[in-house]
Amino acid sequence: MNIENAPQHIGSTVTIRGWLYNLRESGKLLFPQFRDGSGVIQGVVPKNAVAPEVFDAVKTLTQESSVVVEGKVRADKRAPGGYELDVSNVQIIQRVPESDPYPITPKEHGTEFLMEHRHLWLRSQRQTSILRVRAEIIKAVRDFLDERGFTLTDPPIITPAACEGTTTLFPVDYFEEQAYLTQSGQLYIEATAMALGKVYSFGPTFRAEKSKTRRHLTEFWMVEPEIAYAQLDDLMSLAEEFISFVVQRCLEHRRSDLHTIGRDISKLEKILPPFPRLSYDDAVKMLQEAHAKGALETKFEWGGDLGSPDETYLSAQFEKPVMVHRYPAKVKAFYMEPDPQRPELALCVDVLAPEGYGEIIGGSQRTANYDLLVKRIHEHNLPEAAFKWYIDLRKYGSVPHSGFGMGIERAVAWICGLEHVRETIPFPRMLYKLYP
RNA sequence: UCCUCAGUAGCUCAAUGGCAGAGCAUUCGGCUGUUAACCGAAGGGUUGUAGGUUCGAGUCCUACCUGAGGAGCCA
Repeated sequence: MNIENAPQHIGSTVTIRGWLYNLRESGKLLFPQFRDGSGVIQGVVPKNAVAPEVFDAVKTLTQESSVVVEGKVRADKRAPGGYELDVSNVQIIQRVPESDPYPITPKEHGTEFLMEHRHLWLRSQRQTSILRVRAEIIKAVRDFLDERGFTLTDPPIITPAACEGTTTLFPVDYFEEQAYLTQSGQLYIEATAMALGKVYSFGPTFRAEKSKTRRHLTEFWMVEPEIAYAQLDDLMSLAEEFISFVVQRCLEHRRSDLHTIGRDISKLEKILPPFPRLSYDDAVKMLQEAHAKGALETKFEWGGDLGSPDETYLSAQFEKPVMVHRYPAKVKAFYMEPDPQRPELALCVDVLAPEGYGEIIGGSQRTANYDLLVKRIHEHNLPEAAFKWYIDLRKYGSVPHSGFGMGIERAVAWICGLEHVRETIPFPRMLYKLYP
């Protein structure tokens, strides 16, 4: 039996294969708590109701010792979780010695200690709940796109050149050639979108940025849909439906895990289309008014990219994710299509998650015109030769097309209500953090 | 790369420049409904490293190391 299915086994004798989570005792009555990866259940061991060797085995059991337990399931209001196991037999698979006890006790620990023991920290209830929500988010992302006719096309992870030129890359020695770990699959899925129409990539990306904040990992997972013939408005509609679907799926399937994590579920229930759309111009006005009121330290001037405090302020003004669109072209990447009404603006959108979580999606309509794309590559001082194949896409049946990228870890952090992205992935890779 | 803060028992933290302490964990004892159980006892320390000031430094000063938060950049 899996512990999560205990309600279906009331009255029957079951076997649980797991670990000792905690042990409380009250004289000749023991309350071991067992976990098996699906949940935690409290056992009851009265001295006069079991064989003496079973009682002694449980009494001297140490935290995280692996055990196979037999017992009868019973509903009991006094038990945490509402169900109890009347233990009849215990088989100890491996006993953790007292001389070297399990380091993570049920009391508080600091982040440094927990990060050093990440391989063990993962066993805690909060961490297992987060990982289940992460898995649900990934499944929801893929279900949403698969059900709408998108084809998963995997871009390469080892790439010859920068996709965006601005961020730092991890170098790889590729036989005699210099190569890099991918920082985005976007350019490649533009090619597969021209082949298949609606495509997406899902995989790890790598950025050697020296960012030391609660929002950054050097290795993170990204989902990137790319759609031929889609324009910016189509992309924004897709983004709001996509995010809403993922959030509602988590509420449907992982509500108890969100509860364990301590998430305010009422805030997630409001995440339904439509999302507010805010032009860059209007965002600048809001930020300048905030500065005048003293809510922001620095006065934002039109033309710059939004800083982290600016994004935090804007996103905190809305209960739903806010879609900020049409930034000045010169602060954005070379491949973005200019707004035909105002060529100084790019047809792009950033989706800022509420509650101050900041950017979770960045996307744009891509430049479809051959001459303009070549001009932009030169303006950004990028090597034209490296982008020859990419420019080719504008020679053979070029069409308007758009796509966005969503960082999985930032989405998990927001949906779970976490302080830091380091808890959203089993083994986070951060600046100067490579172990375990 | 820059700014701010922190580093004391296995863990979480106290200690006015003047005897290095508590809770949890561990060990031993007690308790038949515990809820991070509780009660009693024991063991456990090169105060991050190196220098300096001082009669005296965990505490003040300098440098370095490690960690945390933030900026820039980004998802």
